[in-house]
Amino acid sequence: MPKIIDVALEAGVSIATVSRVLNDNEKVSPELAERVRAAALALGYRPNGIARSLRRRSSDVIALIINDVSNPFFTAITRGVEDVAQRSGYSVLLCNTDEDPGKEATYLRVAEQQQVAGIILSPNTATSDVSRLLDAKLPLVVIDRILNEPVDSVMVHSFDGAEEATLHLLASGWKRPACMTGPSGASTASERLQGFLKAVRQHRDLDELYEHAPFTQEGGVRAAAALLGMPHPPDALFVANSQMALGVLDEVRRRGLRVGQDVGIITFDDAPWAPFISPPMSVVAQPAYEVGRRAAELLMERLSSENPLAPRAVTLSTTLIVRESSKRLLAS
Amino acid sequence: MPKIIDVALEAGVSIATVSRVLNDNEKVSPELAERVRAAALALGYRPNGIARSLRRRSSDVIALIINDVSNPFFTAITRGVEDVAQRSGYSVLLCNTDEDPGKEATYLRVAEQQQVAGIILSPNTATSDVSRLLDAKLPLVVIDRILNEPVDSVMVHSFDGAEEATLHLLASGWKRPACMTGPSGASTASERLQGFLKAVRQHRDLDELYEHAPFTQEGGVRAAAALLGMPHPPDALFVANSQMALGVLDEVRRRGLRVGQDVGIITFDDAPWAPFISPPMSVVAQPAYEVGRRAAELLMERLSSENPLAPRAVTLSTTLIVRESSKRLLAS
DNA sequence: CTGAAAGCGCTAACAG
DNA sequence: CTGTTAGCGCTTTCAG
Repeated sequence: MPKIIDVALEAGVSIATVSRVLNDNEKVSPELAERVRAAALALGYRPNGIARSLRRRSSDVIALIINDVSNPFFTAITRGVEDVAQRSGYSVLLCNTDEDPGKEATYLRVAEQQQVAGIILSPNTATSDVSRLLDAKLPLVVIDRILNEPVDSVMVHSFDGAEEATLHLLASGWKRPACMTGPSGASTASERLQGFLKAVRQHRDLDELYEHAPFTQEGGVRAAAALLGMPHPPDALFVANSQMALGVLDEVRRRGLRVGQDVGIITFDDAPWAPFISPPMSVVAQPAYEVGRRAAELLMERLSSENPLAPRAVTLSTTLIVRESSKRLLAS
Repeated sequence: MPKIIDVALEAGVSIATVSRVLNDNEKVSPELAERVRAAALALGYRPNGIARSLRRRSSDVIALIINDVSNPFFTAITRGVEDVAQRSGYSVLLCNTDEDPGKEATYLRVAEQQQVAGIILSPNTATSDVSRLLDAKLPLVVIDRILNEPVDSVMVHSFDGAEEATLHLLASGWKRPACMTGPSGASTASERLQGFLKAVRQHRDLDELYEHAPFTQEGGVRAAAALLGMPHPPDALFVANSQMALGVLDEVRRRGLRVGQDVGIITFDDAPWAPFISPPMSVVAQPAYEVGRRAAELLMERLSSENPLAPRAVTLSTTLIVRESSKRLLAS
């Protein structure tokens, strides 16, 4: 691999000049610049990003740390982040924590050590440790889940979406709704539960039925099994994410229940498959792409601003999309 | 941020000793080691990975470059890669090219410049340019799609899977199958088409119906519209990936066609939603997790071996999973 | 406008 | 076993 000195020799200039034309920030005479460019091309020179980062103490790479790559919600966020990052000349490195605090810590460390320019993080829990990043003044924006630190954030109104969904279930004629939500450490899980409970409490004589489980398909079957196996089971389910919903469908089918007749279902997140299952799934859609886009924009602003900005918080709204699974068909 | 010299001062030793205990490769007296560890802890010292990489000329990070994060096939691969990489102490940086050759080139460059230890790449086309990586002797393993270079690879028998699926369609009583496949530059797309054609040619008087389109939901609707809009349309569809299948479902529904009666469908990739749509989707399952696992294993071997290894190629088999969408119900 | 030189923080010979 | 020292490849003062 040719290094900067090789280019300098080839072009008959100093390495400082090569560096200048390659970063085109300072004034270099056109002819010298041309010679340098020709030399670089001829040698197939590529700047060593590591050396550059070491010297500059930062790179043009940002890290996006998410909880689950296989969740369409997060992949949509990823697209949003990538689109704006790319436009600003940044590459995004995606890190998947798999809801594992250990992996989260590892990736946070890797990101710090690799001197990324900034981080967009979907924290495992509100107490995930980002103190080192804060100490290092590393630009950070938190998404999806609340973090107990004063940092930029872009969230979604989970509480309102959950309340709306539950009210919709009740308005559709279901009499005994239950909530299946994620692990209690995740703010999204608890907000969705609280929104559900608020709706339930607006009606008299309703039991407060709910179950916590991992935000996965497997978590969905477990929670559904627990709820549907009760002596007096619910007749409608508000599910906190689309992966769990797939598990619920599995369990519901295993028990021979018919969605729309024996049980009503509505879930958070408008997955690509939602319109195609039987019956089509009613959902609370989150503006996932937008979450990613806004987060990346906040980060870019922070990266290009000299003075420290005060933390900003943006919260987006959900959209209720009623399809069939939440409607109540009277059995014939 | 404290640096190695700070730790050395605090512990009253030289920076070399600090480096040694932190990398615990050489012999250091237990008491000194203990003093160093204590000092590092007290100062909250974190090694600067960039400086280390610059010096070592390599890092403990590998890059996984895939075509589409929102495709469950690739996310399953990702899990496989992560599991084995983590076990060997490597972090994996995921890069999403979105089927865009420009993004692919960018990420290849970033990976090279960031001095990743190795790369697992799902190339856009067989002619993606990896010459720089080869020149730099950067360990590379290619997955999913063929690349015209002698490198490690782990592939899936797309051809056989496609033939088997098509034969199944024919055996189920469908009379006029068509193939919807990806862009012709992708080897998976052409292999699946060829497998389909081989099956078709085993029967007399069958037209060779097929359509190329992007490997996306949108691509699926376009190809389905083209095929189903023909004067003499096909009565069965072999779809080359699960994202396209969602688009097909959309278009089929729009035309008021009933899957299983008016049209039979089978698709590559066993997406999580496949069992839950209506009717349940028959698929050719790919061992995606395994692809990732094997690829990472090949890479790890190459990373830990001094001498250059000859390129190895592993090819895994698909599994036909017959559900309902491919069965032919005679209209009542 | 251009070059010389000083490091960025760390590892790896090489001595002792 | 431990310390000294020379860079890894690049950017950035500081002179000229």
